[in-house]
Amino acid sequence: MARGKIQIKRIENSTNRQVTYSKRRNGLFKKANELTVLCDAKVSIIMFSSTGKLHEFISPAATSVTKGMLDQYQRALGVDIWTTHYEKMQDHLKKLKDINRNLQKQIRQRMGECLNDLEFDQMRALDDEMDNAVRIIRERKVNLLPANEISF
Amino acid sequence: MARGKIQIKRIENSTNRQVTYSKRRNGLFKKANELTVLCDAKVSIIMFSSTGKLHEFISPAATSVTKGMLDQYQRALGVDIWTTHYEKMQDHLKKLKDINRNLQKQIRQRMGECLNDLEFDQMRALDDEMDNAVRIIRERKVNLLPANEISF
DNA sequence: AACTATTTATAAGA
DNA sequence: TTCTTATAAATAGTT
Repeated sequence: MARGKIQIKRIENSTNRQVTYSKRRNGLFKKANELTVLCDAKVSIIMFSSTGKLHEFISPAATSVTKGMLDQYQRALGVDIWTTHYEKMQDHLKKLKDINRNLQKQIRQRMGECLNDLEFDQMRALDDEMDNAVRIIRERKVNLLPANEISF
Repeated sequence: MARGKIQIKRIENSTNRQVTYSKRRNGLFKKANELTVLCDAKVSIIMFSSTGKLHEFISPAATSVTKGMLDQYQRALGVDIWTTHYEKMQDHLKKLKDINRNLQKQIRQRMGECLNDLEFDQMRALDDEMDNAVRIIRERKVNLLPANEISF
């Protein structure tokens, strides 16, 4: 755009490409900043050079940083993947933890621990259940005995 | 930048602001596209007008769409929030589910079910454990009895 | 990193 | 919104 028109196509010379990248990146960011200020807009630019280097522009006027802009982006797309998914997973995790806690407690009670917060009726029910279970287990155990062994 | 220099400050007239936003947005995207082609770079621009409308530019050269660029962005920042977090949560969920399954099985065994895959030794250990637990529970139950009641 | 001839972007007006 | 155009700004090639 100066000292001669150029074709918009990949610059083959690597050094020239880098230089142009740097110059035009500055130009782009300057324009983005002006747009931000003039039009009260939020602009986020994320770019990678051909060598994989990251450069970004986040409009100062934006009330939040990139994360916020990405959230807004996702909301605008109606695909608030992160929040929805995240919240669902957290819910799921919480429920599983609660269930686990409860199961652990049940097991401890069946091992004769943590009996303090059981009412008498619950205790009796547990006793009956365990009695019954012990009978079943003993029976099965006997059935499992090798025929040539006697064990008690 | 033409027909008179302007100050880079918020355009108060709302119509003018919109018009300038639209014009400069086009300019910005054109520059972004040129940069993409000339320098073999990946560029992603996400912007919101003052009225909250979304506009975006994704470089055609980018091998992937925005999600991919955001991933690359996050990797470049060393804060691959989404992937890391997501994978960790999935791991966590899986572990909790496994634990859950196991706990459920233990309880069922302590209730006299699902005894088929227990070896004899395990069965005997379970029997002993349960016997012991039943004794403890029975003891506690008796202690819980109201003094003026007789119960068996 | 600076310079500058040119090209490009764009403000204001239509 | 789109076109026009005088002018400001960006920048390609050079130093």
